[in-house]
Amino acid sequence: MKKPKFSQRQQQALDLYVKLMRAGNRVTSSIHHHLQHDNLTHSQFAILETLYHLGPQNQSELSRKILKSNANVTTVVDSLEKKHLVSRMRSETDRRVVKVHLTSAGDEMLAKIFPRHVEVIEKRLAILTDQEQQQLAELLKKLGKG
Amino acid sequence: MKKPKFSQRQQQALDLYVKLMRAGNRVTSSIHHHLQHDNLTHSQFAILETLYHLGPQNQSELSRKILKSNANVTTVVDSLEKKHLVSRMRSETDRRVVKVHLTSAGDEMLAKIFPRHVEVIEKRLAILTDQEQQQLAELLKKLGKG
DNA sequence: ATTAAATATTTCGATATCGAAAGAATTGGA
DNA sequence: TCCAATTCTTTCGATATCGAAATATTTAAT
Repeated sequence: MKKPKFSQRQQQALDLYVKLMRAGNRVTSSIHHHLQHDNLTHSQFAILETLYHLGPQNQSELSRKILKSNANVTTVVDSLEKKHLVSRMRSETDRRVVKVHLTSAGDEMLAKIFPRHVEVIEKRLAILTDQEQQQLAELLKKLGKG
Repeated sequence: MKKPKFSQRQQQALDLYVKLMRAGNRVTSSIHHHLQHDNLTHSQFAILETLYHLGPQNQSELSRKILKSNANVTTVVDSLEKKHLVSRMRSETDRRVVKVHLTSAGDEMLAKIFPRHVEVIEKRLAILTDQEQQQLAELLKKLGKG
């Protein structure tokens, strides 16, 4: 039975950290459910969504946008390619670069799924009032920097 | 170029979701750094920490506490066992149950690492004032339910 | 007591995820 | 022009992570 003595401030930080992770987890798992319906993982969806809203992208750009390593993007794009939801094209102007495109099947899939995605998130976050959401957004924005 | 029309409220929920994930990611990666120092992953640390503070636990209890599947806990405990940081013991009273204990090496490791862990978190969250932290905790607590 | 349902763990097969190293192409100096 | 540093992607070897199925054991209900 250890009783490490931490300051009040440290204890508060620890608790806050746990709450942050827990809240993220909960929201994520609501989303997980609806994605599973279409046999998509989070990362697969994140890439499809980026392409859907921003058009064809390099893999490095995708990596930056979805906050995952380049190596990981390679893997996930592989799996999306196997499902014929995206295709790769080597850039003509810079032959190191691989541009990833949505196929028409990928585009249709996103068109179908995205509205539901938004709904799920909105419903899940509706636990908070409008004002609370704005407050939370402020705080998270600040915390997300640094 | 798609321009899906979402309500103001939906747009706000989407943005908030992104901020939540991003903040979690950032804090997590600070922690990742310090754990890497001792060749521990997050899940490995989470299990060690639980045992350190709460004493020997069933794997299912660990699963509930660290918010991961039973299958995953089996894997992570395997890896901790290989490092001789924990040991398994079949319960005498209920032979389905496997109790996981810290070894003395595991205990020493935690005693060394945990204070640093707290410091890292405290420093990272110090971006927010005391009052902001309390506010954030309230909001996340509410969001984490439901 | 016997069987059915519930619980704890492991195994299996996918996919995710990382860091490091390797390979290919481009760019910026000297 | 040529080489060194940089950039983009892939490969490799670990570990994480899940859901579903399989095992073993316990509990509950008849």
